[in-house]
Amino acid sequence: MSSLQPVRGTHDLIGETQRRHAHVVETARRIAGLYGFDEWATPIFEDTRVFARSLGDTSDVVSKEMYSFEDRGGESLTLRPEGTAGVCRALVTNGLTQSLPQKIFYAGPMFRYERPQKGRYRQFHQIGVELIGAAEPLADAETIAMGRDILRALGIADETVLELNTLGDAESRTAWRAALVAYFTEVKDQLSEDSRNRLERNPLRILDSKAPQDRALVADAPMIGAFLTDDARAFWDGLRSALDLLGVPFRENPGIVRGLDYYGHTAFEFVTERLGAQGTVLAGGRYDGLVAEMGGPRTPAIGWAGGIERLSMLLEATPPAPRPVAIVPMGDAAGGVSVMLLQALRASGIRAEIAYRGNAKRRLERANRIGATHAVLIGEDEIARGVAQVKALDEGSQGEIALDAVVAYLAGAMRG
RNA sequence: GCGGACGUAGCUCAGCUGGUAGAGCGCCAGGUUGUGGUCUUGGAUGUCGCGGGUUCGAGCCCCGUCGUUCGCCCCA
Repeated sequence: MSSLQPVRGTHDLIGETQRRHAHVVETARRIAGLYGFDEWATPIFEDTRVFARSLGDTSDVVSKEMYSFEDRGGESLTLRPEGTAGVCRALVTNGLTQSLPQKIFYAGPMFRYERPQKGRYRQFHQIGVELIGAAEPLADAETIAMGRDILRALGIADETVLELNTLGDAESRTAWRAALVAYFTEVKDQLSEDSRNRLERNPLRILDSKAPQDRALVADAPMIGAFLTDDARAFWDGLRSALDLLGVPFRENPGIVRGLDYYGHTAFEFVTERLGAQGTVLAGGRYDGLVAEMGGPRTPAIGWAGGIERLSMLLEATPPAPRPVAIVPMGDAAGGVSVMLLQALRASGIRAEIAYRGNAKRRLERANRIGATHAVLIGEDEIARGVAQVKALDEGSQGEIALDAVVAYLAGAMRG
């Protein structure tokens, strides 16, 4: 490899790709605002311990899938693989555990050292929200409803299904997990090789195994419902009725699980069939134990994150590029007037460009290529008479406008 | 980390059983020395991903490598 290429799993956001990307972020930011969420921007890298703590002892992920490095002071730093840990750290270090609840929206790049796949990159981008400091199921329901509203505003709500599950509280989960391990151990020799490994490391993951021979066994496996404590059941009931009130349809899926201990109660994913094996588009859950892991008090919290690349791919249409007005000076004498008009247009909020060189033909070609709505042609003759030729490029019609009326005329034309 | 497919012009792709590389689009210039988008005439463009091997000769065959892609593992 002699020529310079982007690093594996990274990509440039240019043109239509960037407009789709920006549309997702802007839409999410706007809807999050309606729910009272404020945007936070936390660092793109953190002390490695911030993420290591959020991952508990799943040491594979820590060592193999994070972009970690030592800085010159010998400190281990890591490019953030997700947003929640950094937000929780920021909550604690800024003393905001004293002013709860906090409702946070964020958007930005994340980094995971993985094999790239469709919509899954080493540097990718997420939008996400965290509602920290509310233990009521209404908080979960609102957070989920906000996700649904964003998908709806993006025009992709119909392509996705909300799958919902409860993981119960710690007591429920411990009992359930023990029952699962007992069940799968009994049928161990019928499990796929992968799932036999999962039985040791992360038995809940067997529930979302893709192997056909596992699917049959999973169907008869013990489900969390039978192990819920009264409190956990009340929470689960409260969540579902709040979602009904908010008008958010869902499908219960007992296979939705989370591997880490600080997760409890709500777990959900908005999934689509349009992206192959990478069908989860926005996912989250309740993580009442994480803030404490960051050194704060035990604090209830719920949140989700969504991959911008995947959301972008689902967008029906690319948002249109903005259309400027093009100034076309003809001859040297027109230069000064043209530049002054150019700035006057910008000052009144109109996107305006000038071609730097070429004759009228070249500059009009350029105006056409950048999608200009109008070309303003100014030559010696026009200057002498105090006018400009204003050409509507879609229609091809052209008219003479007094120089000092051009800005007002175009402002009116832009409004339609 | 594992398996399959793919890599030829800026883009999308063609290229026969191995015989000195093509199309469309785009780009540039002319038809119009003050008028784009349509039309028309002409033009340029490639280390055939990279490295090695087989061969008189490799875009084509073999090996390696990098990248892309689909799936597995993982999914905070």
